[in-house]
Amino acid sequence: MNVENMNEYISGLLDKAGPVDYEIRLPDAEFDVMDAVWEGTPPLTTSYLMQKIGHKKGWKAPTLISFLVRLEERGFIVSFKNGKERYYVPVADRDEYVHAVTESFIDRYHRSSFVSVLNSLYRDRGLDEKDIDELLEWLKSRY
Amino acid sequence: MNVENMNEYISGLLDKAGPVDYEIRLPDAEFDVMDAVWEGTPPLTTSYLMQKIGHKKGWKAPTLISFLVRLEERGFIVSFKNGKERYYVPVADRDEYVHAVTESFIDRYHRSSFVSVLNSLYRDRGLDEKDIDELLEWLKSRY
DNA sequence: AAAACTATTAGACATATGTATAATAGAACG
DNA sequence: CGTTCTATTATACATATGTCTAATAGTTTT
Repeated sequence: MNVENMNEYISGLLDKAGPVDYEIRLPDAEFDVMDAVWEGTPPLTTSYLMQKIGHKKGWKAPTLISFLVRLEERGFIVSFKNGKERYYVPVADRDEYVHAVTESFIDRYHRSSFVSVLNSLYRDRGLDEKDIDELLEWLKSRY
Repeated sequence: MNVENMNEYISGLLDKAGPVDYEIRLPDAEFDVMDAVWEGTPPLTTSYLMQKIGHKKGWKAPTLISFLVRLEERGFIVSFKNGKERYYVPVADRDEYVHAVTESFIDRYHRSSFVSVLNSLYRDRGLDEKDIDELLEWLKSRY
């Protein structure tokens, strides 16, 4: 399979992939894998992902692969095999996933109040100069 | 056991209780129970908690009690029995717990960037008038 | 004090999550 | 082409989480 074919093949896979359910909450380990998938340039091999996080986490290859299998079952990635290696491609969008997770987090722990998040963060760590400047910038840029 | 004794007894229990480990992440169901515990006026009975969330969740009493047992094992509450009923008292502090959870959430999903949270929330739901006003108020009140 | 009525405890069980070992299959090399 | 290497698959297993049934122990009522 050459590059041309591969890109075409991947497009086909992505077309066939169903819609992602962004309400699904990934377990910590799976999110870490997914995040590595999002960071790389697809398609990604298992060995690449072992470099990216597997080793850091002290995982054996089958451990990583388990998570990838589960991510595919959940519809967050698709994969295909070429020779003896398997390649992975993200289907889910990071921003959209993080958005969904953030909403439900604030819902649960801050009763949907944004200012409650601020207060919670402010408690003891506080926001520093930089945070405040960014915040003001952000506000100014849209209001 | 009369009220006097009970209050004294509770103080004793709280004194004996070890320090809470705020790094512990409660499973969803346990957090919901804990939140109900935080909302009430201690000590709380199982039946009160059944009213507060058990029924809403469709739990049988033993289900609720399981969660309470686990919360006690984790050191988030203490309990004692009076007659046939058991009473629960929170040991963990809600603000402190929510603070810890919020920090680790932002760490994991927003790489510790506060503005990333803003952007994520802003994405499609956006902050409404009220949010912005609160935000400005909040800022004004401390900077 | 026996019956009836709660409320709790013990224990069980399914599913989820984190992780690995053993078996297998594809590629490479002498 | 058989041996060796490497990557994958199948499977297993411990612990965590959500939930319940059956057994038991206090209370109240008759």
